[in-house]
Formats: sequence, structure tokens, C-alpha cells
Amino acid sequence: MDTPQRGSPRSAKGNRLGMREIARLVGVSPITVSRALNDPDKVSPETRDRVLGAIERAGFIPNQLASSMRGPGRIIGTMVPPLINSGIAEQVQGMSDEALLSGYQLLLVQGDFTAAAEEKAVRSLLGWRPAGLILQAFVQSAPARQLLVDGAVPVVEISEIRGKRPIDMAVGVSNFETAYAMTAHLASKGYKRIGFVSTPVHGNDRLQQRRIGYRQAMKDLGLRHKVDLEVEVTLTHQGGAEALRLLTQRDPKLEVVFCSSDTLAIGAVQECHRLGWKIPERMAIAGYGDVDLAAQLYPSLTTVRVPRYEMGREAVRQLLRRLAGETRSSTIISLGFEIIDRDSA
Amino acid sequence: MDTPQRGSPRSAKGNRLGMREIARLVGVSPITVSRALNDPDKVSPETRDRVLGAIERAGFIPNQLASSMRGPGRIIGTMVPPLINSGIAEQVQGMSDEALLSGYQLLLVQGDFTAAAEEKAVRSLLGWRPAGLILQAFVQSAPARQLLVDGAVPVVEISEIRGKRPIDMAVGVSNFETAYAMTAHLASKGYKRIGFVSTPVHGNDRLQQRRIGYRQAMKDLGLRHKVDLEVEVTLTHQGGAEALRLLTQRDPKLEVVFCSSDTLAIGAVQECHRLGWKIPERMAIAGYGDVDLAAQLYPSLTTVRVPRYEMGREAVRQLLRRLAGETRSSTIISLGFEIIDRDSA
DNA sequence: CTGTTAGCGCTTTCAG
DNA sequence: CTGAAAGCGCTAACAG
Repeated sequence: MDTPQRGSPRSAKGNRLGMREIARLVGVSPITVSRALNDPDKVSPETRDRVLGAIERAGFIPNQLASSMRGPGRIIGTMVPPLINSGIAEQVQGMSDEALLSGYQLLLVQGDFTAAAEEKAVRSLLGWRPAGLILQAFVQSAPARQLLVDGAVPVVEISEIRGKRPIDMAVGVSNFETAYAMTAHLASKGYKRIGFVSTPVHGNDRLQQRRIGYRQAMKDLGLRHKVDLEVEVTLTHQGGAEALRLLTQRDPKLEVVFCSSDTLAIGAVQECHRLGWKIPERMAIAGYGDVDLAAQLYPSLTTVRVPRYEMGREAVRQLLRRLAGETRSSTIISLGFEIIDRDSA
Repeated sequence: MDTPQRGSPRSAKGNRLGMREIARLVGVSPITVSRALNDPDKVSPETRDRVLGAIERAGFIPNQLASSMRGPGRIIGTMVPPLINSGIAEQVQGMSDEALLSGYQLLLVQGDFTAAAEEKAVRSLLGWRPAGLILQAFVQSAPARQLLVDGAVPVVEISEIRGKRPIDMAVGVSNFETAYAMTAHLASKGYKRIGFVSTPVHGNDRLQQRRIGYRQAMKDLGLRHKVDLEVEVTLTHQGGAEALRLLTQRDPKLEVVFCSSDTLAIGAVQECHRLGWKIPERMAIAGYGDVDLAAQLYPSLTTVRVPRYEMGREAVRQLLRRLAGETRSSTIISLGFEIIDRDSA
């Protein structure tokens, strides 16, 4: 209410006041204002209150750009795959929540799964001199990798963790294990003819590992596996529907379709409804991800739960630990997973 | 390949070289390097090539923090509602795509729908001295509003546009119109008993307008409307299922449920399946948003399509136009919508 | 507990 | 077309 309306309305950008003005107002030096804000213990309670009061009254908001030019910045740069149609939103939420807790901000750029976009994204992120980077769906193209190595910035990859050397740190699950476990789970329920659907695996090690896990399980369990039990489709519900049609065309006796993403699985379930097929009697469906809808779907979806929200948080935590000097060496954190057995398979 | 590996590995943060070093390398002054990058025409082609070559070779990435301290920054601050369970991801994608096109970066913070979070979010955004702000799900709490008015920063709200005075600029649809149109559409198909489901409308003007639109249409069309045809539930698929149970309990003869979000509608559809109810014969369902799944759902979902991706892009465009000095006054952009008539109602 | 000095890396004047 | 000087707003380092 008593905030003075200063300067011209919306045009001038420089009418915001700085520490200098606050300092003058209170009758101290700028550094004291800085300390009152960042290191309150180093200022006498009395001075502190006067400073903080003035800040409040003036509506002063410290310029983070300027702060970041000295110490390490308070930006965490993150690259994510397209947010549409994936559980990535949860990961972002996890990162965002955890970052804010420690006063960091997320600078978000979207990659797609191409090397060119990747390099561009990393470049622009590094331009902000972030305290660290969190990379999802990172394909490690050579130039981008080089940038990061040169960059001397802590990097956490949220990724496949099996048999891969992270640039610096990594958080994730073993996609091989999860897919293997699901395949074995389906077999244990008596299914023998198990198809596998994914989006294009080329250049995506998470999907590669899932497919390898599926294949390995089929082999270990002595189940018939042919390449034509596998299809690649686009990451849409429609893709899932297509996959179902394709696979049953190739093998009319197919019993269950294991989809490498819930999106695909949900699409496949709808297609079954359309065809009038009973799930799981005529066709069983399994997914991957345990999105919100999975539990509410009819029939409820058997799927793999990976802790996406936790992965986001853990990635930030790992970064902060490194920044605090608590860890020096490269670390890989494997989070657990669950096979969620529901009605669709 | 020939990029020299300089300095200590991952610990030292200062080993990145700056314009000064590049300048020295080429034998020009720093300002020439700056110009080669930002204003190539002002540098002789020959000098430019030498500078750019050196930059390339050294792997130099300009420090955006430093640049932003002089001219207007290249950050667009955005506040979004929780990314989970909403079409927001598309809007973010739209903003992100458009912003990147012009060399801006998105600084993302998540609000929830509370005034306290809102103020905090706006504060931290302003701390980065963004070129502009894009606010979604902004409830205009008094302190936050004051911050923005004082802030002298262009603000675009992605919001309800009916009868509201934006802080500065706004992009959106009339939620009243959309809900009115859908209700009328349902009535035109012969439905008389129409229920309405939403998440809590308190403090959310978009939802308020949708509900008012529904009520107004019911009245205008001479349809019976009682408050017990309306329920509020949480924004989850489960919420949609609950709503269906609740409403049919209250009015066993209910014919159609209009959900203020596709998430709810999809949940309601699953519940119908579970109950063994035919859609739309026993119960019809309509949604709002036209998410990806809506078209693939069985039965496919009758819903309202709002151009979320476009809203994101348009918001950024509006901001950029203002920054370019092309517009001075407050503007409100209303984007269109479509009633998508499918099988569920 | 408080202040002075200097400088982060870039870009805006203003001169050549 | 190129450069020198100055400074954006803040904070580390070193006094008092």
C-alpha cells in the first residue's frame, strides 16, 4: 500500500532500485545490505532489521544476474525431451521442487533426440554459467560431450545406468532389469507368446536396454522369440493401437503385448475395446511407466513403476551434494522399480 | 578433436576463457569480438572470420549473465501450474519453441494455485531481470500483482480473457464461451439432464467461467439446472470416476456428464466401463482440452479443443512484439476453440 | 560488526 | 570499421 509508485509506468526498465539505494536509505554501505540478505549472522540484529525493513518497504529484489557473476551461479540448467506424451513432467516437477528448496532455479531447454539439437541445447545452457546441468534423454553426441568435458560443470544424467560410463554422474534405473523382470513376470503368469512394442530405439539406449532385457528374458525362459514379435511405432496412443494391429496380424495367436511405454499400452487397450476383445483373455497388455491413468484405466494396467519424481529430486540432490563438496568422484545412483500387477495382464 | 583440454578437470570453475582471451588470440580488442558475435555487419568480413574462427577453435561460449547485465536480458520468466496431469506441457512446448527461435531462454518456476506460492514465484522470477514474464494460472493475488505493476516488466497472462483486466497483456480463450458452446452442443444432441464436473473452482477464474458458461447455457436452453448436478473433485482420473458415481447417485436419470477437463472425462469413461455402462447410450461423457488420448480413447471423446500449443507460442510472440516496441498498449488476444464431436456424447 | 576496494565479463557510449 | 574508457549490480577479500 505504501509502496511508492516510482518512475514511468511500464516502459522504463531501469527504474528498479538497487542495493546502493537501499544502503543509502538506511545509512550503511552496500555490502552490509548484501550481508543482511545472504549472511544475516554477520550483521548486528539491529542493523539487520533496519536493512530488511527498508528492503521490504522499497520492494527491492536483488539482481540474481549480478550475484551469479561472482560466486557460482544459482541456476541449474536442464535439458529434457519433449514434454508432451511422457512422464517427463513428473521428473521436471521433482527437480523443480528440490531445486527451489535450495534456492536454485531451473533453466529449461527442450531437446529432441537429435545430436544437433543436443549440442545447441548444451551450448545455450552453458552460456548461463549454471552451477550444474541435468540432462535427460541425452544421447552423448561427440560435440556435446566434448562441450561438457571442457565445461568443467557438474553434470547429472538421468538415464540408463547399465554398462554406460556417465560423463560425470548419473541417476536412473536399469532398463534392462525392468524389462527383463516384466517379461519374466508375464511368463510366470503363463503367457508364452509375448510381443514387444517400442518407439524407435535407434540412438536411445534406454529403449535399447528394454528391448535387450525382453529378448534376454525370452531366451532364458525358453520362450519362442522372433524378431517379428517386435515393432516400432511413434510415441502416441495411436502408435500403440497400430502396434496391436500389426502384431496380431503377424501372429494371430499372440497372447500379450508388452509396451515400452504406458502411452502405447493405453492406446493398445483402446484398440482392444474397439475390436471387442476381452482383456486379458483375448489379449493381455502390459505397459511401462505407471502413469496416473494406469491404475484407473479399464482394465487397470499391469506396468513397471519407475520413480520418476524421485529421479528428478535425486538428480538435483546429487548435484547439490557435489556443489557442497561432499562428493568428488563420479557416482551412479540406481533407483529401484516395481512390477505393478493389475488386471490387464 | 583439436580442442585443447585446459586446466584442471571438473573442479575449477574459472578455467573457461572469455572475450578478452579470444581478442588477444586474434589481436583485436574485446569489443570487436563482441561485435563479431552480435552485430556482424559492423565488422569487416575478414576480421569477422578470424574472430569467429578463434571462437570456434577455443570453444568459447559467451557469458549470458554478463550480457544481460547491460541491455535487456534474454530470459523469459514463466510461471506454470503443476505440470502433472494437464495440457500445460503443450503450452510450455509452444513457448519454448517460439522463445528459442528468437534466442530467448525460458526460466521456469512452478506455481500452484495459492497466493503465497504465487508471490514467491514472481519474486524469484523478477530477480533474474527477465525481459518479460509469462504467467499461467495466475490468480492475481494482491502482493504479486503489486510486484508486477512495480516491476515495469512486460507481462503476458495466459488465462481467462472474459471480463478481466489483465495486468498488461493476455492470451487465452473465453472459458465461458467454450463451456456455453459445449453445453449447447450437448443439448442440441437431445440431452436434457447434463451434469457438470470440475476441480475446485475457488480462486480459479478459468473454471469459474466454465461453470458459469454451463449454467447460463442450461438456463438459456430452458433445461433444468440444480446445484446438485455439479460436483468438484480433484484433478485426477480417479476424480473423474468419483464424480460419475456421485452424480448418478444424486440423479439416477442423468444422461451426460460434462467434465471441465479431459483428465476427468477419461476417468469417468473408465468408470463406465467398470460399471458395464454403454457410452453414450447409458451415459454420455464430454471433456475439455482435447488431449492426445481423447481421439484414441474408446469410445473417442467429445471435447473442447483449445489451442494450447498456439497459446504458448502466441504469448511469447506478444511479448517479443512489445519488446521490439511494436505495441505499447495493453492487448488481449483471444484464440479460437473448437467443439470436437466424437462418439462419447 | 562494518566499510573500502576491486572486479566478475560483457557492452554502451564516445572517439578516432 | 575499430578501439578506450566506463560501468551494469553485486560480493570476495581485505582492512579497520
